[in-house]
Amino acid sequence: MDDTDRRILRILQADCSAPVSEVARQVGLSASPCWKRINRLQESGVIREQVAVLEPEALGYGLTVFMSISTGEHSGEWLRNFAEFVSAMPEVQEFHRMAGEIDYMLKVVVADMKAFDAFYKRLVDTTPLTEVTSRFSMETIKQTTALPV
Amino acid sequence: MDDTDRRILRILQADCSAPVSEVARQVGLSASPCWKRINRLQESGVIREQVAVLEPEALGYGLTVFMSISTGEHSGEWLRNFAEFVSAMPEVQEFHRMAGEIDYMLKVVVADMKAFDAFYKRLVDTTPLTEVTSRFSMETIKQTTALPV
DNA sequence: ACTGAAAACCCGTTCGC
DNA sequence: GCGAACGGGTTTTCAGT
Repeated sequence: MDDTDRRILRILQADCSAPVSEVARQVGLSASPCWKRINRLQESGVIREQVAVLEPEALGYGLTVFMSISTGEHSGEWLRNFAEFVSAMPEVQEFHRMAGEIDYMLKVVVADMKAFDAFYKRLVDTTPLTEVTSRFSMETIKQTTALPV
Repeated sequence: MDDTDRRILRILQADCSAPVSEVARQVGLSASPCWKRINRLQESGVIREQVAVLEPEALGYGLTVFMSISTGEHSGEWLRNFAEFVSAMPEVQEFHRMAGEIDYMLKVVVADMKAFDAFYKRLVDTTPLTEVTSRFSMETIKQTTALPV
């Protein structure tokens, strides 16, 4: 993992649809060694996946919500079930177990407030949660999956 | 935007490296009409971008932090400058303007607590913030960019 | 207008150097 | 890491529905 690899990653993080030859040109390599490097980065798991990022607005997903959740239960079995249940909800884009007072943090994307209400009910009806705080995004100023390599 | 388009989007959200012919096979189309649909979805902006998603751990980014920020200032000019300054920080993966008591929400990815401290200082030194709360992720249970199309 | 088959071209991949 | 060569995928065209 040298500097050339990092430059390749920087390019692919921004756009992975470019031909290998173009990536090679940008890092000052010919196509085949560049391809080998990309391949190695994939095999070794540094590149986790290549995905299409969609425009939420274009598909009617207008509301992003961050939810802070505290649970009463903390037994291993209960937490495993909770993790599985929440992970299976397609509206959940991020799901973190947190340090400190808040147990979990969710990022949820839904069509509108009505859809969020439905999601909220589905969540709280099936699981006894001590505290749930929902914070609503008015405007997404920045949104990226790129790491500062 | 019919059901076939949505099925195509579902596939590309999970993996955009698959050949068009393979996507076509999965939705029961031949390659060229499928390619045309994908092309249209790109042109119309439904597909925003195609990116490589990297593995943070593999690159030494071990700490994810959610920050809730309230600012004292609320003048248009100040907010524009603040938005630009924060957006330019590469550690910031998400940056939302929020409704309610909290003004902004950040998702920050850094190497470790020391790196976060440096980031924190850089943030608060350059901007007068009324309140900053940092919440630390212990475990990322789910992380996706996929929308429930 | 959209589909599917075929053809041309370009890219990804593998080789020897 | 380079350059050439092979195989396959992408992209376009065209006729048919």
